[in-house]
Amino acid sequence: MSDRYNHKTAEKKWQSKWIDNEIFSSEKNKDKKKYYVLEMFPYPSGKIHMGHVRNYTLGDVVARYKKLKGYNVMHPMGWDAFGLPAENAAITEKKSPEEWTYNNINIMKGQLKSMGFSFDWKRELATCHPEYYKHEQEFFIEMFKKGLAYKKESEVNWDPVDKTVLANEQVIDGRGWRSGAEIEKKYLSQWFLKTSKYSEELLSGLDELDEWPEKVKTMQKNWIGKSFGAEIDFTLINKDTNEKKIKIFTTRPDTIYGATFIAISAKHPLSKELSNKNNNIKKFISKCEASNSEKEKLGLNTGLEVEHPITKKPLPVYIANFVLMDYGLGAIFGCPAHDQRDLDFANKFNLEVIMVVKPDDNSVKEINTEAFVGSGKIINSDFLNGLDVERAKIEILNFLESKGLGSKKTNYKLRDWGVSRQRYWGCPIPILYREDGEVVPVDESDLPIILPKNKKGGELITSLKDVQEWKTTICSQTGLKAIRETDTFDTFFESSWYFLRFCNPRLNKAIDFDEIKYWLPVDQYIGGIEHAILHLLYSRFFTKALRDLNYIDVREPFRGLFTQGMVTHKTFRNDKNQWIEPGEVVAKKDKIFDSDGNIVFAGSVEKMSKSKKNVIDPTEIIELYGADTARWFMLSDSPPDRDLEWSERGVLASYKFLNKIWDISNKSKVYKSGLKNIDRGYVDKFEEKIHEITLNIESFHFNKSVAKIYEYVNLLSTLINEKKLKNEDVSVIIKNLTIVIHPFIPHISEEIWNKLGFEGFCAATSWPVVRKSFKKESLRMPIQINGKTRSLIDINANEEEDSVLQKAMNDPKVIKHTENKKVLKKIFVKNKIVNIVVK
RNA sequence: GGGAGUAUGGCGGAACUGGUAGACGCGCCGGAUUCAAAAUCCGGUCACUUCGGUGGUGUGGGUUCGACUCCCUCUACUCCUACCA
Repeated sequence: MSDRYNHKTAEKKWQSKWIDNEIFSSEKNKDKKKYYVLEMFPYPSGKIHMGHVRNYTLGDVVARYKKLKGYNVMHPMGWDAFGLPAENAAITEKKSPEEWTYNNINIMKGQLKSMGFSFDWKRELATCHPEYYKHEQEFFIEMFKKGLAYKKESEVNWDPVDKTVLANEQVIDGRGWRSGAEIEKKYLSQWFLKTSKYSEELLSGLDELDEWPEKVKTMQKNWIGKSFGAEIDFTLINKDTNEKKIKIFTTRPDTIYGATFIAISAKHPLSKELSNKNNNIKKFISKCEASNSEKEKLGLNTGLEVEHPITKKPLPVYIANFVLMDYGLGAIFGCPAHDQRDLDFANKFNLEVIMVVKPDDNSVKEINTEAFVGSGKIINSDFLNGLDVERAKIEILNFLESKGLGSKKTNYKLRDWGVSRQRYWGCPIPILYREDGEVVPVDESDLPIILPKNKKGGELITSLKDVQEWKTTICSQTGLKAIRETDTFDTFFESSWYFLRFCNPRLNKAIDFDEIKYWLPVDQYIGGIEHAILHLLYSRFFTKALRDLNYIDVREPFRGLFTQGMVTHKTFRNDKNQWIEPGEVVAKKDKIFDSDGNIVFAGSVEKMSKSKKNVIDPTEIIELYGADTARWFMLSDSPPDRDLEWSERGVLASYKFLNKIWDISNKSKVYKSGLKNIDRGYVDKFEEKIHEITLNIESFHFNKSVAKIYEYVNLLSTLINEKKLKNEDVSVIIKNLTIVIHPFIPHISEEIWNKLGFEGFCAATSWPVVRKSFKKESLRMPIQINGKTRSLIDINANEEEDSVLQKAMNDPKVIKHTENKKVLKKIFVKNKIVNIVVK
């Protein structure tokens, strides 16, 4: 009897052998079919969590499988290394963000290696490295020159106690996370990228992404938010303002006869103009800007009036907090009868409500507190009367355009991307503020602009603003004095092009055009659904922008996208309602207790999180059971796109299965068949299973592949015990098994491969080739009576209707259910089913 | 408020374009092995049943020879998004 499988030695051994033999380095040969597998790179927080393990295990199955299928595979890994936690750690742990980050990278790299992922570590990159971020400074300058980057006033979260700008995630319930002070809105001039210029292309491009989940495409579609409507001018009656008219945007021009007021945003130019003349208005505007209770409708009558463009009736002009400056034109006409917000507003300020759409079923006769937003026929609207809503929209638009009162307009919700962050640990924005007042990009020959390092023992840098010697400089073009931009990029900037950089991460230029032409698009991108909108949209935008700057020739970065579910675990609480770690929980009889013997209650299943104390550390699992066990568990049972509940029992089951495979591979060496009559059909059964395993890998149903592998092993085990296979067949069956388990549990597979004396590496062999259709000579056909299965009969494959029906009607069970009844109909579907309808 | 999704045994989940519902795994029950246990192996496991059957995929209905699958209704849960005119 051979010894037990030792995961500790085997896993370490194969991990280093794969690296030493460069098994996972992609080939230079550009004639070979490529496959680019990418998982979303991690933030180097210090240790990997189960979410990473799941994400990278899924990617590793794809990468190893595609390699076995003969593709030239690229499977890189890197670090999304700029970001806030490093700055927080700098304060709490007194380490510089740089030191902290690189130290974490080191630790996590070791953890990832211990999982045996097939990453090509030679392509590793960290976005906080100047050799990475210097290139995005160049991109930014090119974008600036092309008019894709610009500056405008924008709101930030200001912590008045810490005197710092906070990121959105640092604001909890309107208060600063550290100081607890109430956060104020403050306006700063910040950098933006013109994502809105690409709204239409980002939207229409979704149509070609047929390997993306519909869910994600819908989310992006809603985010881009295309809507059709009209811009209509309302002329001011009082002429003493600079603005002579108010232009509004609406998607319901058909309701224009129901307009009873105009509302403009507090940030509308007219509001600003008025606030300079009128103190009340000024006060009201600051009230709007300060208020966080956003549901309450605030409004102020400006005293101005506009003329209704058709009826010429005067309408009051309000400043209202619910009108957004960022969307449309920052001004609307209020039609209270057919818009709930307008109605709430009108009721509060006693404005007129005119119903102009009547539902066809007359279910709504008057409007009180509920606006009617459905479809119907237009009323009270002169020449529009009697038309349905859609028709009326067209008629009124034609009318307004012919009179020069308005025009058709397509609008998008998508806004420009604000990339400025008032932080230290990020990529410096390469802009100079010159003493002559000019704002100019840094000359490209002066790049990179490197972050100033924290000096040992010196004060920690928390903002570039404080580093005098860094920010004061000379403009190399003019010799004038200048101050550097002290904001850094949003970290989504780095992750928007790392998939391009992987194609040649050490190149001195930003982009290797030819390598990218070969490798892009990413064939399979895998990550969490939480990035469905921002990261994926920014990456798509970046790809299009870089294409327009002639860096690359790629339209869409990610051909296939897969979003995996979360890793969850049961939670526990004690009678004081405190969370208890699962490791501390002990079951006694039907009750559970903590380690001190206090009673514990099982809570709901939740995403693993520190605050709920239901986190399982992957490194402990690897230590105890090995990486393969963790991988196998991750892939069993739960479909990859659904949540996976971590369970100790499941882990043990995986562990058991590995040992079973080990044992069966040992048996094969001593297997001797004594049987003379060997059924060759058994071999077919194994090939059929391989075929199913393959299909399920291709369609990302790894849980089903796992189930089929169990069936394969169970069948093999049974036939070996019953000595029903030929010796040479057993050898092939086990060889194939070793290969098909390889993408899932590569270490044990490689160990078995080696032990059985097969050539080279299992990781580098080829996937078994099997027939795609399996002809059966006979099959068991269900016979239904009135749609209920009553009997099963054996028939030949492709047996014709007459003969099958004859067999069916002679079947005792069928006779029993049909005698004394009238046969109305016989349904026959070849090789599938017979259904006899009786009465 | 808007949008998307999910619902199948004690549990996780299978069921290809409508054709034997519950594959596979966990758990549980019984047995073998053992001085005993662990491990391992074998058998059973949707419910009810008068052992002939009957019912059963969140609810109620429809289409069909036949529905987990298609259509409509309602319910519950999850996620995203939100004053987007």
